Amino acid sequence: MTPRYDMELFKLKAELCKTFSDPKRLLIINKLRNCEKTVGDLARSLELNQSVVSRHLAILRSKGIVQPRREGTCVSYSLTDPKIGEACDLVHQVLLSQMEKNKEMAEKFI
Amino acid sequence: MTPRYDMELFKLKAELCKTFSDPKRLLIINKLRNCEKTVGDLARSLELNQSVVSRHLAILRSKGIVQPRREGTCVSYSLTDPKIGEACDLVHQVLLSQMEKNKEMAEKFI
DNA sequence: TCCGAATATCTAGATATGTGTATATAATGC
DNA sequence: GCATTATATACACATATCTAGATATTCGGA
Repeated sequence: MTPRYDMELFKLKAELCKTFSDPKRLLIINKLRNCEKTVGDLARSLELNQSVVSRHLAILRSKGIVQPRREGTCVSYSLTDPKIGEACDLVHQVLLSQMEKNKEMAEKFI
Repeated sequence: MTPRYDMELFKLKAELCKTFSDPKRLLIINKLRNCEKTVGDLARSLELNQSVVSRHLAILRSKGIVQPRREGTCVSYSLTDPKIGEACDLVHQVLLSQMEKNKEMAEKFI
């Protein structure tokens, strides 16, 4: 009872979620929330290898999450849509809600 | 400039996202939005192997996304929080927004 | 055109994830 | 206790993902 087109839609959604399922990518997105940053800026401020940052940016770029802007030898990245920042906020909320729930659960057994 | 506790928080967020990054898990969550379902129900309606459904439910259970309720030999699962359904809606919206953007982008080159 | 700086990509290896098959566990009725 | 049904898990294998390090590419300036 699950037509193939349904499965295809859910595959797309899953892929989108997968894009957000790496802590370093989330850190990068967080850094880009207010202003664009160069690859080097990100690597330095997050204390990550340059190739790691570049690779994650490539993944985010391929999914349309960030966009590059070249300026000389530097490439600055920014979020393509403020909604992405909001989505991260929701993840934050759900996480808090879960932690709260776990806390309640824990208290039940004290 | 990224304290360890920050990294830990983002790891948790990433894990939460990872939980939603499998199409079959999203299908299962979708099925559970309105009413609880047994493992067998899900396997039949989604045309998935029983062990596959059971394993995905175990993952969702371990992350506090679904909760089991035993009734005889059957185990019915339901979402622990309606917010989870809403989160899926947001994923849907972001996906649509992305598709819209891709469409605009495509039109620019026609 | 050659050099250096910034970024992107390639490679190999470690780890993680998802699957089907088979088996284990749990609950029920006899 | 035994058989049956429903669910959970173990195992083996294939595939995907992430990383560091090396190399390639791109750009601006001498």
